[in-house]
Amino acid sequence: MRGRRDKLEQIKSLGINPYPYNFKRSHFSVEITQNTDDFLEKEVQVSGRLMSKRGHGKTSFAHIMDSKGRIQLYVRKDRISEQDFELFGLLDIGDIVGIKGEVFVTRTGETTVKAKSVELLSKTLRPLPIVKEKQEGDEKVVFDQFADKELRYRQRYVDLIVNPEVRDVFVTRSKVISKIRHFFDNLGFLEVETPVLQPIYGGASARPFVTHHNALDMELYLRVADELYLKRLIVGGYDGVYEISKDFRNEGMDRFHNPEFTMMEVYVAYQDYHYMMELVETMVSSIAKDIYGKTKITHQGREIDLTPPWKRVKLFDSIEEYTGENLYGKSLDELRKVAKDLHIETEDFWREGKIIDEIFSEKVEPNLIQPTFITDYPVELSPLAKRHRDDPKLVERFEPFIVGGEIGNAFSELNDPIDQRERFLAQQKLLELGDDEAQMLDNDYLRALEYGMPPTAGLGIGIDRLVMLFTDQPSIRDVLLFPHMRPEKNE
RNA sequence: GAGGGUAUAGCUCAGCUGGUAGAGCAGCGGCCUUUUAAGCCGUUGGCCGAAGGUUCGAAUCCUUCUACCCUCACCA
Repeated sequence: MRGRRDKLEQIKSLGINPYPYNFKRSHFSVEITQNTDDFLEKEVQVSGRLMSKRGHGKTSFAHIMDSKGRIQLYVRKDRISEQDFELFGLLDIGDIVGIKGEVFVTRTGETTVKAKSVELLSKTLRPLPIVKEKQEGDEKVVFDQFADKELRYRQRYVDLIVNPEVRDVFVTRSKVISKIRHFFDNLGFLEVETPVLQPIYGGASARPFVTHHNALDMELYLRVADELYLKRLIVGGYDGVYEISKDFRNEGMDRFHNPEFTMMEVYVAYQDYHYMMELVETMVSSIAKDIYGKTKITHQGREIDLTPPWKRVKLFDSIEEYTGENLYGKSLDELRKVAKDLHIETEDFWREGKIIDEIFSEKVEPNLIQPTFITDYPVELSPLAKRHRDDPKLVERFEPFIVGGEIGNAFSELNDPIDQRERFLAQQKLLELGDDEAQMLDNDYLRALEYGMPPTAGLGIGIDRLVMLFTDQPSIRDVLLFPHMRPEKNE
C-alpha cells in the first residue's frame, strides 16, 4: 500500500487527476473479442480493471477486465505520448483504466487493443489477490486461486473481481428471480409489498427477531413469513398476489439457513393445492428451460430431471416406503415407540404431528433427490392449511423436495374462520407446552377471514435454495452476496 | 448448543520428533518492441490469529479465547 500511495503522488505530479469523472466506452471486451473480424484496424475505447501486466521494456502487454470479460492491451512506447507511457508504467494491477486504440490480432492469435492513449480512471490503494490461469488443452488451470471462504464472504467485492464464476452465480440468481416475476406477471398476478415490521408474527413456525419502535414504545417482530398479510389481500378481492421478499428467522445458521433469506409467496383465489403443484412444476421447469435451454440439470454431480409432471407421494405413503411403518392413525405412544425403534430422539412436548414430521425428515427427506411433491400432512402440523376433502385428520398441503431438501410449502388455504380460530388455540397450547416456534393468535387475521376469503391456493418458495439448485452451489452462502457473518475484529 | 478441522508475507502455501522463518506469485530496482502462469538478474517484506503457560530456547508442546470451515443438533 505504501508504494501505491507514492505512485498516486507521482501521478498527481504529472498533472493527472487519478479519480476523473467519466469515460466514454465504445464497446465491451467481449463484443470485440467475439467479433474480431468486424473490428480489425478499427478504433475502440475500452475500459476496465487492470488484471495483469507484462512489461517488455519499451512495450507492454496487459489485460483489462470489464463486466463482461477480458481483453488484452498492447502498449508501445512509440505509439503513445510520453506522458501516457510514463503513466502506464505507474499503473498497478487493480487500477481502473480507459484505453483508446486499434484492434489487431497478435501472432499468437489473441485479439488485442493497441493503445493510442491511456487514461487512469481510478487508482487503487490495496493490492488485489493475484490469480493466474493457464490454458492446458481444453482445461483452464487456475493458480493461487483466491479461495479463503472467510475472506471471500467478508470481502465479496474482491471475490467478485477475482473469481468470474462467482459473478456468474449472481447473474443467474438475478435471472431466476426475474423469470419468477415474469411468470407470475404473465398469469396476471399482482406483485405487492407487505410489512416487514409486524406486531404479531405468523405464517410459519419459527422464532422471530424482536425489535423496538421508539415512538410507539412497543415491540415489533421482523416477519418470519408474508402469508397472513397476503391472504388478507385475497380477502380484499385480488385474484392473485405475490411477494418476493426477505424473511427473518432467529435460528441457527448452516449451509441451508441464513438468518435473513429470500422468500417468494403467491396466493391464488378459487384454486386448490392441485393447481399449485402444477404451477410449481411448470414454473421451476420453465426457469430451467429459460436459463439452460433444457429441463434436466446437474446439481453436485447428480442429474436432476425437472420435467413435469413431478412425482406426487402422500406423506404417510412415503414414510411407509422408507421405514416399512404405516404411521397413519397411530397413537402418541405408538409413534414414540416407532421413533425409538428408528433411533430418532423425541422431545416430551412433541405431539403426534411433530413426531411424524421428525421421522419423515430423518428417513424420507434425504432420499427425495428427483423432484417430488409430498402431500397430505397431519392437521396439527399445519395450522393455516385447509382440511383434506377426504380426511379431516389431514390437510391439503404439499412440499416440493429436490436433492433431499424442501424448496417450498403450499396448501389449499384454510378459509373457515371458526376452524382457523381453533387451530390458533391449539398453537397457543403448544406455546404453553414449551414449543417456542408455535404460532401466535392473530385476531385481525381471523376478522379478515370472517369477512370471507374465497377458496385459495397458497405457496411459498425458498428462493435461495432454488438458486442453489440452479447454480450448482452447495451452500446458501454461495448464493448470497453478503451472507451473515460475525463481525470481524477492528483492524 | 456438541464434536472435528483450519489460522504462517498482500495472495496461494511449505516449515518433520522444539534450535530462532521459507517458496511461488504480487511488490520494489535493473534488462527486454508480439507476451500471456512472459522471461532473466537483484531485492524489500512476517508480533507465525490473540493471551497466558512449559522450556535454556516455542510457528512447533499445553491452556484459554477469537474467527472461519465441516458434521451433528435446532430449524424450512
